Amino acid sequence: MSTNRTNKKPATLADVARKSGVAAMTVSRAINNSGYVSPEVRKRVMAAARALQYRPNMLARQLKGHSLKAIGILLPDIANPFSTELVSGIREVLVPHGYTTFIATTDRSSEEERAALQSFVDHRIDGVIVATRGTRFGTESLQSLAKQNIPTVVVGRDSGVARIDSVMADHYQGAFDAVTHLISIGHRRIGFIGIAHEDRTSLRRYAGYAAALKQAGIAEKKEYIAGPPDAPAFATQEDGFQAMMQLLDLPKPPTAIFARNDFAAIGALRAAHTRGCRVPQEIAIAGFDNIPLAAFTTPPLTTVEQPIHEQGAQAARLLLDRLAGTAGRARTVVMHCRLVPRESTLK
Amino acid sequence: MSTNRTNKKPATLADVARKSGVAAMTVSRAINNSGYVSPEVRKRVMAAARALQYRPNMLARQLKGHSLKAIGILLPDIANPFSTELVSGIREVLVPHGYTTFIATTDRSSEEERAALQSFVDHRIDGVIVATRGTRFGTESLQSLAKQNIPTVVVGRDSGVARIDSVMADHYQGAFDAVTHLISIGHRRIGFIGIAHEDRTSLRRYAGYAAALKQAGIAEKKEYIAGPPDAPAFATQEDGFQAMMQLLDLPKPPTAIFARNDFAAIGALRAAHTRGCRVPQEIAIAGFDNIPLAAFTTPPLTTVEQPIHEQGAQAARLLLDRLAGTAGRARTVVMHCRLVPRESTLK
DNA sequence: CTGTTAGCGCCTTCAT
DNA sequence: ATGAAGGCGCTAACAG
Repeated sequence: MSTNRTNKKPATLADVARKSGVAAMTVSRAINNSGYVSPEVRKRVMAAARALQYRPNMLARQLKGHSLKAIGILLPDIANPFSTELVSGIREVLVPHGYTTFIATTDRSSEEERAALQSFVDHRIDGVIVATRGTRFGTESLQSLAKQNIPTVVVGRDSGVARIDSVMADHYQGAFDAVTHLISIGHRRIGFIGIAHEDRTSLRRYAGYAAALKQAGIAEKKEYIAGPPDAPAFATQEDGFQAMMQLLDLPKPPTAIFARNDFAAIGALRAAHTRGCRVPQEIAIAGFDNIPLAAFTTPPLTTVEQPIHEQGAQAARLLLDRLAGTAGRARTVVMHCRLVPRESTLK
Repeated sequence: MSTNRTNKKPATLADVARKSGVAAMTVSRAINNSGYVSPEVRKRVMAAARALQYRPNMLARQLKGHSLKAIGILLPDIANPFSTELVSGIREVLVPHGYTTFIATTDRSSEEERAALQSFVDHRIDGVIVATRGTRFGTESLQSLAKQNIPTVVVGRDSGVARIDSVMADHYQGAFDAVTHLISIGHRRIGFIGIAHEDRTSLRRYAGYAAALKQAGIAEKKEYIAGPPDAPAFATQEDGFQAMMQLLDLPKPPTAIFARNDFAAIGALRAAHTRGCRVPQEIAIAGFDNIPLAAFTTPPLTTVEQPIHEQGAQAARLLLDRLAGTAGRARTVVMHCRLVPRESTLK
């Protein structure tokens, strides 16, 4: 009755050593396949370890200067389909190299971002991949990481910090292509949904929209821009709905809409249907991101696909370079976006 | 030039002690507000700590038997809106108690689940909340957690293991209500989409469907059940689309569909539109989960809402009990689901 | 091949 | 109010 299987404290190296009648060091060697251990002793040790349910204490290991082989991923939230694909791409590269990944989310709050990053550092992760939206606060956090020499890669925007790599998709080009597509099928009155007019310049997707109009000799119209006034960081289906309603109320509403993202586009779609406005016959709608549901809306949504999985994989590769100490100054990788035409903008 | 700001190794307690001319112990006391430290010394220590960018090494702390105040959350994937809400509910409770949360995902693979759980344990998290789908493998992992005395709470299903609490929503009741609703507006031929006929019994949502039919004196029909044959764990929009196509090919197709989740329902919606079949006039469709986009489909989708945020919060509270050692035998909390009628099943 | 010693960064305990 | 010693679990470096 003395050996209780459900013991409080996990077994240690010393416990295993005692049980198998060797020194702790020998157990360490056997467990880690380092140095010489006679086959016979190794077998005995392994048996004892299994019996005791021994698991090495990684944290103690870390104290001796060993890496935990863990990397942290900082995400704005996890609802976004973007996040899954990104994580999947990251893990595809990192896991074969023996790294574990931990995810922390920030609920889009700078304060939480700071705390999460700190928490990663406290837990001595080896590196960080940051995919939150850029804020001044966020940049400060990145600087702090850089100062602590923690390998970091930013996804989705420029890091704005020396020694921190970034991976992003060319949203400008994607938006340009989408709007050029709308123009090519005959539209001249094209609205932009998902950001307030006063915040528009911070958005590369807007810049692409504006450039496409300009190239076609179409003047930008302030009243064709609609979005949530105080939340420039994102746009939801509700935002898209409101914005579309607003545009449809105009005396001369647009005949085509480019939405900042698919969620906003889906909100716009709903607004159009609510007003009895047929898509694409009376109004064409295009989105951005190609979320999985975009192919299943009514009608299926024209959108722009960005290579999310590949961005994750690329970020992971850059991080591996940094971890190996191979990398020099900051690199920026920009990936191409692809227009996915569907029925919502059918000619 | 001797003090380089971007030093390799993080500052330690000893570094701060040296810089402020006191013993390491005093620094520890100052940093942790434990024991007596004169205000003057405290100020000096804090200044040195800041200058050195000192951060306590939590991992070393843990070695002395201290908790890291971190809990792990195991998710099947992170695309699901379910996941965000759940995490938000969990954090709402845990963060005020000083806990950090880390998320790991399993890509729906048992092997990854095992590895992720192991990784949590290796990093000495204080407790785990598991929200993956039940598999035999998964249950084994849970048993292993229980054996190691790691406080654990399961969300979304019965843990099947002693000393492990669970929180779930009453999917049976939710499905029952949804199907009863379909019957009440006159439907008798009601299909179920999202699972293959041979896997149906494992699904509480199916049981609720069957019970509602039975209560109304309607016989179950094998050919009205359609779903992916080899992936009973989930159903996507693609699965819903395929299944709906199949049902619409029947000589006498159903007049109403209850889909296992909103993704499948959205796939079904698309299939109906593709076939020129009007919803809800020719066929009614209901889903399950009330994902944010469900209110924005065409037509807006009738669905069943489960209190996800609250399930997360509840799970966190149960976990806190376990962490405090307050809790005794396993508890199971079941929450009510609510029917959300929208236009896709309008009379 | 195996054992001993020492120390990673921190905190508990016991002095001072 | 502060300091010194010792040890948490592990492994590098050096014996045997």
